[in-house]
Amino acid sequence: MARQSIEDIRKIELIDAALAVIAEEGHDAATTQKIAARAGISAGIVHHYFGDKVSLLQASMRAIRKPVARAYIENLAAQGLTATAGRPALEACLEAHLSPTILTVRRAAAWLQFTARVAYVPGYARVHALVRNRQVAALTRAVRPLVPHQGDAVRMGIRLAVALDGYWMECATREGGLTAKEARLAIDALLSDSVW
Amino acid sequence: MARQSIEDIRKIELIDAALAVIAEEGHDAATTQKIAARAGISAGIVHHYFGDKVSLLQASMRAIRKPVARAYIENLAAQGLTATAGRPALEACLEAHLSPTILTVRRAAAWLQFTARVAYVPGYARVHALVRNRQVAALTRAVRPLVPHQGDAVRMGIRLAVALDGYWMECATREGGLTAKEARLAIDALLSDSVW
DNA sequence: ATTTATAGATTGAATGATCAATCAACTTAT
DNA sequence: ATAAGTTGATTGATCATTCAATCTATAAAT
Repeated sequence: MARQSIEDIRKIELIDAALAVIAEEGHDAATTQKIAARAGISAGIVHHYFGDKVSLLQASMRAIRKPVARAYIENLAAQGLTATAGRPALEACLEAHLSPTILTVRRAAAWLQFTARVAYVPGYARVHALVRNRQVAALTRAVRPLVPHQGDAVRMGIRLAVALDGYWMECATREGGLTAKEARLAIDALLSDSVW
Repeated sequence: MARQSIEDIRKIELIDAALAVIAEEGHDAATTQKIAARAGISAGIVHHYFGDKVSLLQASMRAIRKPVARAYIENLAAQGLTATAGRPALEACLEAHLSPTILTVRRAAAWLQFTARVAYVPGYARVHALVRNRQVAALTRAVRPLVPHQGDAVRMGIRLAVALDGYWMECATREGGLTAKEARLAIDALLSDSVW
């Protein structure tokens, strides 16, 4: 690992603090003052390194989803897979979204804060669209060999993405009310071939 | 219909204006000034009739869900049903949540604004919990005769509620990207008996 | 080795804008 | 004449952002 510059360290500290404050008190309460205080530094630093508040929060959005992408890759590697199509790849992708180490209340709560503002903050919309497109693409690719018609793959990819979003939101609003196992069962039902 | 008092009229005007502003510009931008201006009245009226801002917005939350409950009842009546259990009742409930006249971008967008703040605004949490409990109860009741074991009914009720929430959120964040028909297909897949 | 120069890092007060809520004054209807 | 409805200025608080000033670390120069 390359030595981190002060700038990299401060940015990470601010991102961590931003996510903590947003998850605990909500996006509305996440002022630059509060975020900086949480990170143990002055409020001016936010603008020194990020320029403005939205840029910090865009970086925070990416930080939320990074572990999902990493888990997907790790899950593939753990199975010795190189292919990103087929059942095992789909399994790896779903697990990356629902594993209890990834889908935490904190992460889900913070992500919901941003998702709700996508229609009103262009900066959030850009990051959200990027994440969503990659997610649907991965699911569609994985599912393609499993469905009879080409068009079905995209529809199923979106369907799975919506279901995953639903469980992320559920996790954010009802702590402990739902197990990862039940989420997996519900999503497996979606994959039931009775509807093709 | 009983004659409406001025108070009732003003309250409805403010609720409509609040939902319009929230859906169009987001909850953060929905100031009392802006809401009152949208309703064509003074800002002071909000506090005269609702006491504070949160109370107005709680009433707005209930107004969002009212048409869903009404549609459910109407759908039951249209089929000449009195029973709220079984396939036809389930059909009536799902349709009430997904019909294009009910699930509009505007309604879904406003609902998402409130849902995202449930963990941080106690007043919102109360209304949200009430709505959610009724929703899960209706789904569970409808599904009970269709599942082999008692416990499965509640699990399936929650599963359906999560799926419906997912499609409401999808509707709020991706206009036109998803048809009601596709949503119904996905939810029908959830009901596939292959998983019981 | 010590001093000096320079750039980067950090602070916190100041600015200007915005907000919910209050309230005294005014208008309308009964 | 009384009550209900309505207004909009005011208050006190909070916010993102700016900025001048201070601090720190590294490297060049002596």
